[in-house]
Amino acid sequence: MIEEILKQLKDNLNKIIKEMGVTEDLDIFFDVPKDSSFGDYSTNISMRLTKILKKNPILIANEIKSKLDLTKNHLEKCEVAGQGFLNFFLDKKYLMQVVFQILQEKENYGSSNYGQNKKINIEFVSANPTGYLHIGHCRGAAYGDSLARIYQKVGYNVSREHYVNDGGNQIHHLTNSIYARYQELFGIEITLDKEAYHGKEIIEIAKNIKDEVNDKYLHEEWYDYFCNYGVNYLLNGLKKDLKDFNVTFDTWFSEKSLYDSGAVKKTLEFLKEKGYTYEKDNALWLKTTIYGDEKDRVLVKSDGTLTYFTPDIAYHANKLSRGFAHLIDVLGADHHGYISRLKAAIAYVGGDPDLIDVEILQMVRVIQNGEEIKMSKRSGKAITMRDLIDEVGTDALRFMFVSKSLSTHMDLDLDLAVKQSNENPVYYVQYAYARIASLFRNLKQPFKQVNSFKHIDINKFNRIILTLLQYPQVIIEAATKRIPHKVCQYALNLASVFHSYYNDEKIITDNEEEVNEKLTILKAVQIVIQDALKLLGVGVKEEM
RNA sequence: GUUCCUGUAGCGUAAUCGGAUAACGCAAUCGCCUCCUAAGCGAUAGACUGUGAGUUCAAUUCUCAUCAGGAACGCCA
Repeated sequence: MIEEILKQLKDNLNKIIKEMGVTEDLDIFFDVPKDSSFGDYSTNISMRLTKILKKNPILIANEIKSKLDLTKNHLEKCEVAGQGFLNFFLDKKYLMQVVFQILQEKENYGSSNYGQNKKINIEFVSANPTGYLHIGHCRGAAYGDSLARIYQKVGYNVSREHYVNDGGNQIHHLTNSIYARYQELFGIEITLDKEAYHGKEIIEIAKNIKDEVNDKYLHEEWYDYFCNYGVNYLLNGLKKDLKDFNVTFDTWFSEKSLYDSGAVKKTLEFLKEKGYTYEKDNALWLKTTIYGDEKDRVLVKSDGTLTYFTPDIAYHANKLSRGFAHLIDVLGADHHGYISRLKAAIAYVGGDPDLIDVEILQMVRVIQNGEEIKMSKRSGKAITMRDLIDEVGTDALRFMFVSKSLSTHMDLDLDLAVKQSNENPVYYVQYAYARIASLFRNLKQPFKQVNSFKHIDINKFNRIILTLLQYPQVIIEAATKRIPHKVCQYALNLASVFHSYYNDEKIITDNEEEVNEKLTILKAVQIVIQDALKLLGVGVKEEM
C-alpha cells in the first residue's frame, strides 16, 4: 500500500520537476525522518536540484509544493523545512486501510515478487564433521538462515546448502583419533599426535563403538568402519543441533561425492586443457592472479595430493550447473583471503565472478572470567552450540546473533550471556505479542472484526499504523543489503510503539464497538510481529 | 610489510542512496499498577562519532593520512 502511495508521489514529483525545466533523470527517494514533526516521509530532491536549476533550495521546494495536488496523493499536508526538505504528512484515515490489508493477507503481508522467483543458493555453516558445532557456527547459522527466510519472503527461490568436508585430510585424522580412543578403552596406551582431535565427542564415539562391537576392531581391519561411523555420528549431531536452532538445509553436499563422481578429476582436466594451469616446483598451479588474486594457487601438491581449493572449484562449478542465478557463501573472517581465489575459480569454470557474493562474518570471541578462551576443535576446548542452546535458549541466542551487523566483532561473555538471557530484547518483542493475545482472552464478549473505524481516536494509532506500513520496505531493504538485523530493529520498534499505546489507554472498555475496532488493529500488529520474528527464526508465545 | 574488518554516551549496538536536534537497550536518577501481564510505560542525565586533513549546501556515512584493536597472508582446511 505504501509502495503505491510513494510511487505515485514520486511520479508526480518527477512530472513537476520536468515542468520546472529539469531534463536529467533523477531518482527521487524518500526517507522516514527520525523526528515525526518532519512528517511521515521526506525527500531531499530540492537540495539536489540547486545545481541544475541554480536556485535556492527553499525556493525550489516551495515551487514544487505549490504544484502538488495533496488529496490525489493521499496527503494531509506538505511542508518545506530545514535547508529545503519537503516533508509529507500522509492522510491517516486512508492509511488505516493497511490494517485490513494485513488481516486479509496474514503472513503474506510484506511478501513481494522482488526476486521474481530467481534461484538463489545460500551456503552457510559448512562445518567440518570433525566435532560438535561451536559458538562461531551459531552466528553463521543465525545469519544464513534468517537471510534465507528474508530472501524467500521477497520472492526468491532459495536453496539452503551445507557443504560437508568429508573428503579431505581432516577425516583421516578424525578416524585415527577415534581409533586411538577406542584402543584406550581397552587399556592400550596411546599417544595422540598434534593433528589429532581432542574433543569429548571423540571419546563418546569410541565408547559407542565399543558398546556395539566390543573388541572386534582390535584384531580386524578397522579404518573404513571407524571413518563412516565417526562422520555419520557427527553429521547427525550437527543436523540435530541445527534443527534445534531452527535451521534446516535443503542440501547437504558431500565433498566426497565430488571425488566419487569424478567431478574433481574432470574439473582438473578441464583447467589443464584450457591452459589455466602450469607446473612449478613439482606442483600444479592455477593462474588466479589474472583475476586479481595476490598470488597463484596450488591445485595439486608436489606429493600428488590435492589442496582444499581443487574440490572446492568442482563444488562451485556444480552449484553453477544447477542453474542458480546467484550464489551466496557465508564465511568466517579467517576466510577473507579466500574470496578472490573463489571468484577466480568461478570465472575459470565459466561463470561470471559477480554471480557469487561472499558475506564475511567477523569472529566471535568468547570471554569467560574476564579472559578470552581460544577455541579449537583440535584442542577440544570449545563452547558448543548445544551448551548454548541449553543454557541460553534458541530464541534469545538467535536474536542476539542476528541483531548485530555481520561486521561487528563480537565478544561473548559467557557468564553474562547466561545471566542476561532474561534481559534479551527478544522477550520485549514476544511480550508485545503475548499481551495482545491476553487481551483477546480477557474479552467478555466474542471479538468481531470490523471493516471500518468510526468509534476510536485514530490519532492514537498513528505510530502503529505508520510502523505497520513500513514492514514491506524494511524486508526488501534487509534482503537487498543482506542485513537481517534490520528486521530485528523493526520488530523492536513495532513492539515499542505497541507497548507505548498499551500504557496510554485502556483497551477493553464497556463500549463494545470501540473495543472491536481497537482489537482489529492489534490483531494486525500481532500478525506482523509474528511474521517478523519468524524471519529471525524465533517463535511467539501466547503467554509469558 | 600487505590485505580485510572495527573504533559512536560507563557498557552493548543502530543510524536508509551523504541529510534536519546522532537513535535504541543495559547500567544510573525520578515518576507510573484499586485498572486488560510492571518481562511494561513516561521523564532526567549521559557523545567534539579514535585523531587530523580533504570533497560537499550538508560527512557517523565518501577520499587520504594517522593511532588503536581483531582477522588473514600455507604445497592447512
